Amino acid sequence: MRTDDTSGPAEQPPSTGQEHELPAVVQRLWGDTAPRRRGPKPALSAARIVRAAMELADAEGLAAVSMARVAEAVGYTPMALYRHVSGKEELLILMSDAVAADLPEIPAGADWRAGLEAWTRAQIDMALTRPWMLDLPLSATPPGPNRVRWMDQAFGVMREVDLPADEKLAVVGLLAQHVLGEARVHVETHRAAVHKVRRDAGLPDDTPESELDPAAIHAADPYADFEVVLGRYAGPDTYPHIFASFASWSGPAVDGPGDDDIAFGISVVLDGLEAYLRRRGAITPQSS
Amino acid sequence: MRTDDTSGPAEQPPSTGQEHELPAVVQRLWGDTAPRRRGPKPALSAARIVRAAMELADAEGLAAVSMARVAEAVGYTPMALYRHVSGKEELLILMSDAVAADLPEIPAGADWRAGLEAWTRAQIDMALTRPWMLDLPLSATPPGPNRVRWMDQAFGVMREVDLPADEKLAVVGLLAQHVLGEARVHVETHRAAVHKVRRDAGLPDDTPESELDPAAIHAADPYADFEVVLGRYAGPDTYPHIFASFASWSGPAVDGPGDDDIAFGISVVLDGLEAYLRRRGAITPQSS
DNA sequence: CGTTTTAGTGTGCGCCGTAAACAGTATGTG
DNA sequence: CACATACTGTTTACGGCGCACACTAAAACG
Repeated sequence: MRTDDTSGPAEQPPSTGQEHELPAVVQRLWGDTAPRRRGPKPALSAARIVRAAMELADAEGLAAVSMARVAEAVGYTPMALYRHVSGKEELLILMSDAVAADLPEIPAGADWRAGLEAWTRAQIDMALTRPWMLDLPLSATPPGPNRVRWMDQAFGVMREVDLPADEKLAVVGLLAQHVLGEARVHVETHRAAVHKVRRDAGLPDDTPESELDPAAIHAADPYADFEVVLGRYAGPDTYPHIFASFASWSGPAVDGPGDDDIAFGISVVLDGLEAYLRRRGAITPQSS
Repeated sequence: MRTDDTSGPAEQPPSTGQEHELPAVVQRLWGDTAPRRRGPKPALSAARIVRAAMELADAEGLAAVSMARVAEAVGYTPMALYRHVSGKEELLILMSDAVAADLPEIPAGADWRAGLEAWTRAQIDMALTRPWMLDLPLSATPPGPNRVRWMDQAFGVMREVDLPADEKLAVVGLLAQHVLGEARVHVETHRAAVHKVRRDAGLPDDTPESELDPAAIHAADPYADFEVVLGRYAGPDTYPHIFASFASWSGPAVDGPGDDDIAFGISVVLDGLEAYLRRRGAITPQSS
């Protein structure tokens, strides 16, 4: 994280045409690379490195993505990576944009609400397919071309919503935020279940999930743990309201929830957004 | 030691003391420690370790919390910590509960909506005060006494909402999820601003924020970066809808947003929840 | 051609989390 | 009382991490 090229005050020589030189990460993100003039042709490339890193993350999780492992995967020395990527942080940033390469298909005739729902679900699905996405420390991540494409798609869905650009941005931001939250809850619940199954089976913590009984994972209920813990350590005097609420509870409803907790969150947020849009006069009253 | 008791339903034999031994982390979380009978009195304690770790995180961020640094802070060898905490993971789990020690005050007369809003805001404020909270890898974290206290408070606020316990749990979960998302956005925006100021000033990346110009940080506008990047690399042909929306945009509204983006998210979610509660007949029509 | 720029390698440093063997101390029990 | 036992904190060491730095080899320019 040293690597700050300039010694002294960061002053760019005002030499060439483009003033203001964007940060190197941003340039790399947008494929803005100066053409090479001398030296051996590069055999490696940032794209290949990123692809290898993603395959590693898919297979073994983000923790397995170390510079050494990635280098091994592409068949080079660890230090070779640094010719194409400024460091691990940049590699992760490139991954976080590359993961958003595929745009979802959204039905052409969808109105704003159906469109945004499809958009949100697609993004949640993507996160569940590549859970390591949620482990990326995405702080201070500049926007890359793929993420912006998703944004553009959302703006397209809201084509007929009469709202200033910055408010549309806030709407998209809120949905994106919900996506991450929802996905995180699911992924973490799943991980907890896997963890528990491993523990119960007495297997080491690095046993890959593929060697575990899927049925057992599915059956591992985090709420049951919660109840056990409360039962052991707490009582109505310590947590009166929780106990009161659960005392008058007849058990889970007959219609199993299944994936519907995702639907719950989305519908609440969209209902809230609809109220907001109506209040702002951004949609016609009969819309949706 | 852990028979694989998958056979048979989860039935609690009404037998003697504790069967079923909860995981050590959970026991430690709830202060369930067997009394010591022999050996020297411990000079260290898990509580002291956790406190030191939190002070370190407050001062220098979660990345500064290493076993060595924490040990140094409490004045012991790194390995001494392992007598009180099973490893770093457990330390982080203890921190994540300890951080929720202080309950917010919620006005007594508040109805469900005002109450939940206060609850949510308090939690967002807490996260902004201790941003490292969001860096905790909270996967598979069992609930601790402090977090459950927050939950109980939320259940208390919803005292008069007529909803089954599991649905109330879903409501609390949705709000908690929103809290994390909202806080994360703010913290990351802030970090990006700090990062940018440091870069522009040519300072090394590990310069503490306290040595930076607060005004410059406040002025660093992430949206401006966004516009610059789009202006440089993209055009109406690549992202038609975004450009269309921003083309017919008159600039930010006069009434500055200030902290109101927090209000936006909360109001949307609460509006959505209100619609949900009404649909379920959980609140009286004139309520709120 | 020599010069210069670049791609990938080899070595090594300082940090990390933690396993294992150990010394010292308080509490059992005879 | 002495001794066994259980417990705390230390020492030492290991493998892994990200990455700085000095190097060799290769391609393109003058």
